[in-house]
Amino acid sequence: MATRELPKTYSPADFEDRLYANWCEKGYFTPEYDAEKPSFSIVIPPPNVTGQLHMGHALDETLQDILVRYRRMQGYNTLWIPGTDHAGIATQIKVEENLRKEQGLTRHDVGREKFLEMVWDWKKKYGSRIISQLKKLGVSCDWTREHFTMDEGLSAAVRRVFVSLYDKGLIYRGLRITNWCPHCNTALSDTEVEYRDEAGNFWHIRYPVKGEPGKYVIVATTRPETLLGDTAVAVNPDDDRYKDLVGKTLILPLVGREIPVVADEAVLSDFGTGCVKITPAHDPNDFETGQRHGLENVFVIDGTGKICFPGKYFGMDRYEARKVMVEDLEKEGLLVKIEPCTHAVAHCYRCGTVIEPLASKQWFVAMKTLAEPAIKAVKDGDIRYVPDRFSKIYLNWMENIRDWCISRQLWWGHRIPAYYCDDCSEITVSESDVTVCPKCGSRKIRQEEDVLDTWFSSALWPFSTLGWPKDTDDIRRYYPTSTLVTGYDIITFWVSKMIFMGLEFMDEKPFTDVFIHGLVRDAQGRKMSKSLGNGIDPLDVISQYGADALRYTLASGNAPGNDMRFSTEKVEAARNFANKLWNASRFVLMNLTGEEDGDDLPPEKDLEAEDKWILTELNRLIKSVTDNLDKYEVGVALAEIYDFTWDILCDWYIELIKPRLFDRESKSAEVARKVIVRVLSDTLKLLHPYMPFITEEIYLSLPHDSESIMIANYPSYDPKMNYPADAATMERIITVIRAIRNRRAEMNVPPSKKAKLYLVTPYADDFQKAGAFLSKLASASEYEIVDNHESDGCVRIVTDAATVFIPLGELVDLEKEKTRTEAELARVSGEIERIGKKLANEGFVSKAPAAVVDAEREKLAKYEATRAGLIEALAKLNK
RNA sequence: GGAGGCAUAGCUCAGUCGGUUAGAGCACUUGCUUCACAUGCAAGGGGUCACAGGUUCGAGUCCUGUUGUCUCCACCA
Repeated sequence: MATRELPKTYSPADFEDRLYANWCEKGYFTPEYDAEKPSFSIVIPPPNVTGQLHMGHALDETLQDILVRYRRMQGYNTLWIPGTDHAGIATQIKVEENLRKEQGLTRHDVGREKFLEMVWDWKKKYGSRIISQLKKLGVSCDWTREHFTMDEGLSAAVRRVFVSLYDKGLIYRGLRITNWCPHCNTALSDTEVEYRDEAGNFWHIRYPVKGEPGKYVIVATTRPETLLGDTAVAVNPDDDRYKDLVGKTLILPLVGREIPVVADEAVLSDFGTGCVKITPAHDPNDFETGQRHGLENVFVIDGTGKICFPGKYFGMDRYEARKVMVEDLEKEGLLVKIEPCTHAVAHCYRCGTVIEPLASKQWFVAMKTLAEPAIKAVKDGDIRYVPDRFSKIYLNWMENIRDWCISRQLWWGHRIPAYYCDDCSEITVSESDVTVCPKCGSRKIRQEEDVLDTWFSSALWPFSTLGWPKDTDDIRRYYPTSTLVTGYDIITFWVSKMIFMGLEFMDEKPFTDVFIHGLVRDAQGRKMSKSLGNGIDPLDVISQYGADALRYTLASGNAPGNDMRFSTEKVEAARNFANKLWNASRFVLMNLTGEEDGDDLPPEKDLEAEDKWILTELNRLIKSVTDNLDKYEVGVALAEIYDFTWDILCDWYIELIKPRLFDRESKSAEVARKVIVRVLSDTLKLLHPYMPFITEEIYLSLPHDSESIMIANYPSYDPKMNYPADAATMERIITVIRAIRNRRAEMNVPPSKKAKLYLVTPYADDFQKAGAFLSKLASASEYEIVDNHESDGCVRIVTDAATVFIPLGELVDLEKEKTRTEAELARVSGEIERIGKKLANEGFVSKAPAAVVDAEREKLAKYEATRAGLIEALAKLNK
């Protein structure tokens, strides 16, 4: 087959885009379904439609692409569904900010319909950006099946699910305290809130007791502005200090409202003053206390964070009001003291604004019944977390789950399909639009203004992208999906929701394995963030070092689930590896004649020992890489490919066969060419899932059978391709070469100074043909196997397989030789003693696996052979 | 308050079922214009595997405790 020359320097920018375009054009990413074959499917965690690719995406997509390319080469029906998420809050905020900046308008100024048009325009403008960025990474997603969470089909799925859950009584509307973001102007779910410890104060405030002048109750609060909404003060029923107060009436400071003192178990006597002001409308605990005691909800802070309680403070920002009210309390002598404290403050995960707990009417998913099968699936091992420890995080969350607030006071998203009748107040929930009230026939119907939490639609992603609620081939072929790949930070947001939605609507888990990875941090271990400005743009890395180097960096040097630090040093190391592979391939190509075939091997009888050795090593590598990839040990598998490529293939095998190759016309050269083409070809295939571009570029240059490496067959372990005897021979030769190099370096003998070698060895057959190796790799001018040799004027190098004599005349320092030999003898004797003890231990010999015991015996034999050589050497030196 | 991770070479990290003399990359030292590659080749130095116990024939690996560190969940005004 024809071969093609590779350019002299590895320059990924010259071919990555071209190869990717070709793969797309050929349709390799779209599976051709074959019912005989197993399926492997993945849905991408959809990035925000208007987002930009960051390192977290790059890691996530790289891991998925490794799995997908691996399975595709193994012949699975492999489907990777890509797509994007509408990201309600994030996207709406961006468009609103843009609107404010460019036109000085708010969304309310332009109105819902117009605003939504603007968001869709924004989506059209930026929605393709993240997709094209993904493509730069080389991901092999099936772009013909790309989805968006607000596509028609996915929206239909959302409506179907909402209506179904509502009909089952699992979705309800109710007045609850919700996390309200005054900046985003919407409710948030519990998972969308981040707590941070902040310095604050406890304000101790006196509440006068009605009708008992001079008598007060002192409450401590971190949020004095909520005082306006207090409708009671609570104490613990068992608190003797306040027993006689219960049932009495207090006068609310600054307001003058009369509020009762109630007894409630939830109050801790030993915290604060033991008296708690109850603000049911603005605190989750107070809300519940309020319900228990039938207290009124007095709303004093509105959705923008301003005081909405009539009077002096009306219209003030909550923090301004706090300041003024504290001053006023002080003036009235009602402020007892200000005690500094740190407390956890809730912030919006999108904009960072301090959350205002607010009682409001929201839609909820009742979680208890949905959570049960979702817990069982993981407990039973039906769904498996990799690494397993993340199942604990999941279960802990699932088992303590609270109802999920799914309504958002946004415009961008799936509008809740609930309709209110203005005449009879009936609420109708329906998949199709409602224009007439089914109860009273009125046409005064309004659809719910709120939209659904973004995670509501992404929870359906594993089946909505396969066509559900329609009955499709894709669902039958690819559901449940095989593996979900995502970061641990998103387990509660997304993974858990997909699990219960999948079980509820498909009667089947959405995926079998959840492969969890960690965060990509900067070189100092800090989280990459926009505000810190320490983020590294994956696209910059790609343009400088190539996508393959980036992918290598992200896939290596890190165990599953652990965070990793990203540094350009690592990318450079990866690029150097690519460069090494590139140049090794160039060397191979320079030697080919056009007769070779990357998938074939010469007849076994023609193979030399080194050929059999590398084939044995290759075979071992194939098995190990396959085993590790099956276990999601992508980093371990990659390290093994790296070691094989650099050490075994480049540093040893290529060097070993150079003498053969340079005699181009020989039969031996022909065999070497055939072997190395096969070994290189298989190595490229093993590496392809990690580094798709360079492997394809080289593969296409080599003689190859498949029109692309990405659809070539993945190498598989071949039990016949094991030659332990030849492998042992080569190990002996390599050990001797290393020992000679070592000694020469120690003695500062330059490689240019060649010297004759005399070998005394019981493995004469092994070393008979090693002359070429020794002259090339151990600076031998001549070489002779002898029965014994006079050591005068020689250095003597002892290994377990041979003793080598090098006549280096005046360079030999007898004293140094003696010292060195004695040291080595001591070391070897120590090892012999250690192993001897081990083997003399009855417990070890009887209980350890036979293979382990045998290995120890073998080691002992080698050490003993070495010791014999050293003792002889010492005897000569002492003569 | 509850749960979990991490602690191994100067740095960043691997170390799979408990079984080689504990490894890699980077950094460091020495030598090398060896005809694929200086983004390279060869050789080398560098470890109390946080600490203390325990289990075992055998522990970096399993168990208990301690210390340090990071994270998640919950949250009491």
